[in-house]
Amino acid sequence: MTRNVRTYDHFCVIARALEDVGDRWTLLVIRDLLSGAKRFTDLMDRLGAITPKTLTQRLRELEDTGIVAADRTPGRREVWYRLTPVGEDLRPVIDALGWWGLKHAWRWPQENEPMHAEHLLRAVAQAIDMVADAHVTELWHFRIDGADYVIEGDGKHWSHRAGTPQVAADVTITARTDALKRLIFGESDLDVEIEGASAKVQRFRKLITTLATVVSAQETSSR
Amino acid sequence: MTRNVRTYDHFCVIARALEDVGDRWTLLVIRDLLSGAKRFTDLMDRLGAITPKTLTQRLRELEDTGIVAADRTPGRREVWYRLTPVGEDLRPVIDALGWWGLKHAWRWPQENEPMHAEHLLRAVAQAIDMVADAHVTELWHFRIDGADYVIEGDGKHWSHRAGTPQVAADVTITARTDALKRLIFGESDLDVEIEGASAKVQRFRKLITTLATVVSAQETSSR
DNA sequence: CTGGATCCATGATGATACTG
DNA sequence: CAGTATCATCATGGATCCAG
Repeated sequence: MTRNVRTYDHFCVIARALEDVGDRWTLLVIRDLLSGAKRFTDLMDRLGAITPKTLTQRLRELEDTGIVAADRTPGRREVWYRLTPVGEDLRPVIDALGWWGLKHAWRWPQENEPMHAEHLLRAVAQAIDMVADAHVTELWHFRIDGADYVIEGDGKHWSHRAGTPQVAADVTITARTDALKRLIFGESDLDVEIEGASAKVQRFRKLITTLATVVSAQETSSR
Repeated sequence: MTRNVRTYDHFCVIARALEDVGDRWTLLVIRDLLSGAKRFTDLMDRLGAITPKTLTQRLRELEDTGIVAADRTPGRREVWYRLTPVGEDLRPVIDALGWWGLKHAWRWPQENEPMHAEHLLRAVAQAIDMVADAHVTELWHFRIDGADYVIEGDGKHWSHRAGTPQVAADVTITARTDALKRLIFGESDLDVEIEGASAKVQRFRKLITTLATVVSAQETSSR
């Protein structure tokens, strides 16, 4: 196993941090683990063009630095990768990158660009949080292609995660990724099942297109 | 000029952001520009092991994405690189990395590891800000090897920047980098000139070793 | 001196295929 | 499911050189 040992050799906190998480793909692995533990193939799915060799290398490095832990159940082949508390502490970094990315680096999807529901929902949560005059407590349960996700506003911030809700959801949305995409982009609500009390559903419908709104507003002004 | 055009092709705000700033060295260039505009050679000094080719390439990319602007005064060869407002918006990303780096990725300097006063002062400001029960308004003026820096607490946060203070400093410190290092590490105050009102100097002396304290506390517990 | 450019070496990553 | 293996390519490192 060739291990990436490139350093910066600066006596600097930023450089030290980037030696641990600054390699190509590394922060994207952390992004995907922040929403919940994943298996090797789950990560491959979400990371798209990464090669298994590179993913293996990144996971080993992250284990070495104590950012990721691998849960290997004896007798089973399945390995679940999860963030340690040290890794969880990278959430502010990812959030800051997401804020900047949404504000300055957004582009509408290219033709045939792979799109994962989890990343789409992250962008939605980030957009709502960014504009948020939406200081409400609300929990949305998404069931997309058989996987469960939650977007949640706690009255101060909006966040997302993978998995089923711990408490009853205000709104439950069932759809396939492409139908969800059309809903979020404000194109149509075909093939999207939305369940919940009428007022809650109404607020959901209002907020779910925040991402499209934010992006449209920027497209007119930025590069 | 070979331009790095690697993308991730995810429909994801984090991936979009990292396509702009995720390349090796890029965030370190931004780190150094966040404390003030710099010339090519100023950046070379601070970045240490970067090659001029790579720095040129990074600066061009950052200009392309609108993160950096190059001020070329007609008739003069000097080029000053500075962050645009888009680039300034990356401050939360650098701050988050610094926070994590100080908390989890710190190491004492290696033998002969290059050390730049600007990075050392960043770490000091970050450390004071992190532990800060120090909610005071205070301005320290550092004169290190002929260059000026400011560390400032505004009552809520502590930050640093290059340049001279706009208002009168509470404490003025004059030293060479290695003497400053020894002061910060709590080893000695030899060859460090500290001027200011007695109470202010006392507080300075108390706070300046925060970095050493924070680090020592972690060394005993972490990797 | 500043602000690079050029050349070559090497190592990290990408592409594709295969395996316990 | 969780990787390995092999080969190709491209980004980066290291050194040197140069023009205004």
